[in-house]
Amino acid sequence: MKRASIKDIARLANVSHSTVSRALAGSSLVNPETAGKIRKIAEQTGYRPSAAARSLVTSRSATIGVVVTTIADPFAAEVVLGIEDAANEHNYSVILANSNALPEREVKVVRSFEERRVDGIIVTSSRVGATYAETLSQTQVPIVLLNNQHPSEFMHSVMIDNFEASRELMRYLIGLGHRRIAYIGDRYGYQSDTERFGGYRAALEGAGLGLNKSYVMLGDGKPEEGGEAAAALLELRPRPTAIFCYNDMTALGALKAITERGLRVPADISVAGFDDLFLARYSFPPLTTVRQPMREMGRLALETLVQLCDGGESQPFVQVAGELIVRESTAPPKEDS
Amino acid sequence: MKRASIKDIARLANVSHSTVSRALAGSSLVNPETAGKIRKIAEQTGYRPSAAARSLVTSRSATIGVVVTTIADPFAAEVVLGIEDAANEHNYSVILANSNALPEREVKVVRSFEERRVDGIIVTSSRVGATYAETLSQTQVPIVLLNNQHPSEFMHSVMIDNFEASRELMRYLIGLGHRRIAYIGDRYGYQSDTERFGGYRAALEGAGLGLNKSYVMLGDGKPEEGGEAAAALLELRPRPTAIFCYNDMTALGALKAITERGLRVPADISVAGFDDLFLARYSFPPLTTVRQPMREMGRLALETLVQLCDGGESQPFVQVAGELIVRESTAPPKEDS
DNA sequence: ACGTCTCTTGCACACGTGTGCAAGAGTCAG
DNA sequence: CTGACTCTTGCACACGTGTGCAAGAGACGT
Repeated sequence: MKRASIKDIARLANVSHSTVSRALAGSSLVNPETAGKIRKIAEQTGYRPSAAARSLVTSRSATIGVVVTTIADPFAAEVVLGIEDAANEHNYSVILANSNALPEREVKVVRSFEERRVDGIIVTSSRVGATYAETLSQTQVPIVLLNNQHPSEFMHSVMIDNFEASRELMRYLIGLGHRRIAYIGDRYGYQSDTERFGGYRAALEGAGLGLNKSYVMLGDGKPEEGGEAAAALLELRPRPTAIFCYNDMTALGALKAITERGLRVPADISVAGFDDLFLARYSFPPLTTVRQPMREMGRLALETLVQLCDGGESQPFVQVAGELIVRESTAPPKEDS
Repeated sequence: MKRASIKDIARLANVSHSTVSRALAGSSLVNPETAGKIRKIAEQTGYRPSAAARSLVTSRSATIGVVVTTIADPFAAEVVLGIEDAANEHNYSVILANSNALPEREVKVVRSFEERRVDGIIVTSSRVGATYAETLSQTQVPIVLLNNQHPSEFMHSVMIDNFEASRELMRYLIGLGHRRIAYIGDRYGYQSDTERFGGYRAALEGAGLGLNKSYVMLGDGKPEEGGEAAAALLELRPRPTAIFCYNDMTALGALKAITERGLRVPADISVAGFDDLFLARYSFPPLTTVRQPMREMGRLALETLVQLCDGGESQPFVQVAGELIVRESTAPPKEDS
């Protein structure tokens, strides 16, 4: 059996379909009594308005597209949760797409979003390469970037204050007495990495410590290479007394590599991360890190987007603050070092 | 500037809109030469067909709805990744919704899916309460449940063979020499928990060991309560020599609680989980667990769904096998115990 | 009685796409 | 030359909803 349409209800109520449309929309143009009758019939029939038909005439879909590199990344998942929660409150639906960092996949995603006439797009933690950015900009819907590289003038963005958060974490480490602090960054040159490295460097200089280039390593943001980088750092003499990792995943690998080599964290060497993923509380030892308010950032991105969709202007560059979370992976350096 | 429609292209090509429609659909009814011209114009205009208009007439949306309790759950995230990947191959889009286990949210989600005329629905790891199940069943689209409680006759489902996987893990522990094995389950009575407990019990009996009820604890599937349950188990005399946790999250909490109390895993006590979440490799020590092929299960659920959408019949009950993953959280029990 | 104003309703069109049917042009056999 | 057939195209309608406009009904003041 087919779904009931507005016409079926009209027939049952002995009115025209226009009246039904108005009644269900709560228009004041329709007699309260007939409106009540119509609503009752709609209820009984289990009527559901067709979003497609509606969007065809209103040219709004009440839908937003969200593209992430992969939803299996805990950071992306938390952000998407925040987005979807907020979208739900505004009666928007979210279409989720994984780009897997594949260019061909990215263009397919944008194409799909265009066909679906999404009202807006949120791009999370993508590198947004040159061609991708161009493709995106050609679509006429508002776009909000979240923690992306290269925020450009035509797109809005929500970001954490990487520089300041990074510097705060570094100050904490330096305050503990550390003088030889290593940094494991990201070789793909994300803007977030660049900024965090900037904070690292600024803090060192602020404390009168020079930048030792051999203490700077690059990984890929995942545990595996984080571990390899940490292992390499352990071979250096003098050995760094603390390692600041670009993100928690990298730190996770570092912790594992260090522990496997028989050293203890933080007794022999301190480790800090960035993100405060859920698992940071359950690593061994629990990880000192910088908390990014991921859900709130997702929510913020969506709020910005709906504001844009409603034709309103919005702050083009929203920045949120990180929060230093001290756990047990950091401590003052050993006496003898 | 508005998006180009099929009519705009028709005007530019001096043909009717029907011809354009056919040409772009690759129909053999249209002259190859004109088809080429039309396609070229469509390309230049950056034409994108309106999914809404199309779905209005074809009454198919090429869209599926996926509802999870929360995408922040790593299990759900992996499953959704598998679903979306497969959906992409079939040119379906996925609408993601978090129910947060709130009944009012669930009915809102289903309502939204109905309005969007999704072609099918996948429900992941939900309890699917009685009223929810009823609501779902009334919607006329095919539904596939993934690791859900109470798979019922009118819905298809994809599940892991919990019983067999659980028994295999238990046999492994027993084979190591363990005789006092505790179980931390889930107090909400998920079917998966019931089945895993069934495997636990069957393995004990198969080895001639009785079920010691004081060794069976209940948590909520999250680390916090897993830790509390483990702490309570440590107080028992004789103390269990191994703990089998309902899922990895619970095991994570158990590991933490045990380590904090100065005991070592696996030297003093063994711990095993279930799921093989990403973080199981990076816990301390790395966790012995049962791997669920989460992405494949997601993919399988989607394949089943599209088969159903295409009117074909499909196996109503798909079951996949788990795989025992032995890491470093399990070892033979201490000599003196 | 008449004009005006308010309240309520229906008509008709628009949105963008797909498709059955007919019709025109061209081809070919008889 | 005629009829049948193929190839290609356009007409017209359908899908389900929203909305400007007109029109009818009733109330009210003059």
